[in-house]
Amino acid sequence: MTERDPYSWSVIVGGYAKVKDFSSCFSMFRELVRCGMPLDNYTLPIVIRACRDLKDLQFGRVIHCATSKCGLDFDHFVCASLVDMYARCKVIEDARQLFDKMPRRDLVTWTVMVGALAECSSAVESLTLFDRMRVEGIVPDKVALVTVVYACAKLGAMNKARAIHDYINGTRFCLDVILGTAMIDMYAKCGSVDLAREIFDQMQMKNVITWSAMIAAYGYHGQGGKALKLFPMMLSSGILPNRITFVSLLYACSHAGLIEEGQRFFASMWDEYGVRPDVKHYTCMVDLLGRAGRFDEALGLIESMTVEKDEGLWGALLGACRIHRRLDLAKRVASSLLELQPQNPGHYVLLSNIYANAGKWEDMAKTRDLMTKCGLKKIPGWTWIEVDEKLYQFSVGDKTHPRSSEIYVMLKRVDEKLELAGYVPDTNYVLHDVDEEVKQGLLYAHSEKLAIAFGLIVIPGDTPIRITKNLRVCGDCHTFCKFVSSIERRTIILRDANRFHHFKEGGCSCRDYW
DNA sequence: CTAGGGTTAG
Repeated sequence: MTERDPYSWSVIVGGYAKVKDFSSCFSMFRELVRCGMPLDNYTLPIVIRACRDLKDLQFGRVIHCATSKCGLDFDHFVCASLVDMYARCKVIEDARQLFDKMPRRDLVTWTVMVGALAECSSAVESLTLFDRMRVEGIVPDKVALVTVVYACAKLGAMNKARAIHDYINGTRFCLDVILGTAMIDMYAKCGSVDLAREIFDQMQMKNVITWSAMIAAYGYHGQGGKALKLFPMMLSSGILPNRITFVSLLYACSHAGLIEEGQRFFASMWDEYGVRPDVKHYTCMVDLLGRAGRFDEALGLIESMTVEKDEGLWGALLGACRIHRRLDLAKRVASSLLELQPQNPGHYVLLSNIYANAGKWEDMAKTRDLMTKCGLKKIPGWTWIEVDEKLYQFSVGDKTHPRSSEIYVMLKRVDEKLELAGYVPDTNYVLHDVDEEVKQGLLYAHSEKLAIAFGLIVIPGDTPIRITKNLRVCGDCHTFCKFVSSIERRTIILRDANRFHHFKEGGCSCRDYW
């Protein structure tokens, strides 16, 4: 062929993109430009999607500029693919700007934007956009529903989740394997592993992702036994486990203290199922052994590893040092950890807490100084609570809520009752260098406590109080929740950055093993 | 002739 028309070009460029040979795709595109071919709205989305897949923001922007020059930037397909590209490259503002300027938005573009918001910035905005889409008369299809289900999972908002579920039931879409799996994940991450299981049981078709999602759900809800029970069921239904299935199983074992079981899975994953352990599996094992205080075995395992060690692995060991107050080891582990990832404030906070727990105030101060020197700040803690499908967000000492004064009155009342019952605030968890009285004040108004106080006011007694936190729950708030669950006779379901805590009758589902 | 979807560690 000597003369190529725009369609032939797009077929060639697209062909390379389809088989993920992006360098050939890009060089064909460059040749097209060199030949003086006009840019068209068939080829451009293909190349823009290639930038998306490679997360090549730089070239993506170059193409965006080029499309503006030839007046194609408002073409529907070009624009939609640019929004998607910006979203995947995590420049959500650029994606949103473009989206807002689009003269015509169809279902696919809405879906891209809803998904992008859920992933990058706020899941709240994502759900708001989904509502707006429906107001504008766009009817969601299955893919759009999966996306909004994913946003609900991210957000952990149970009432929203139920509303979406009702909506899906109303549409009479069948629960296909992807939608069903997304809904399992949604209910589990909204705090109800039982509702997740109901969906699971309803599904006709299940694949390895479905089974893994269910196993993982039991794991992070602290129900290791149920997670393990699913494994033989999965095998007998003819599904083979993959890497993620084993991460989920091992994680479930470590969070339920099932040490022998975990060791057996770890040994069998390669021998019996041909799944080679990677660093994440080792991390689960270090976590499992470390939590049990079996440091020699954990260190031996790390030494025997042939795969590359990462910050998660050292982080798991450091976490174990905190539980068992292994100060000596913590120092060594932290230096490996901070060498690998000096920019993560969480590591400094953890180390500082370890020192604080041991009363090593000087070391604690040094850690904090080091953190400041690196230009890092502790990530502020936030807690969300959902009331009637509306989300309320609290930060420490927050007074922005319209019913703030009521909330503080409730908190004071509860605190007095708790102290009578023997609750002592543990100020070790306050990182700030302030005196004891101020520390107590800060601790007193931790975001999760404010959210719980609000929940006690507005949520009926027979309904669990569900809250979500962006960080790990602090030890004092964990104790506080246990006391509230017995004294106020309330179930509290707390989702923190790592797992769920179900507080009931003075105890927690994590068995204080977090 | 074009597009958007689900699971995992600390």
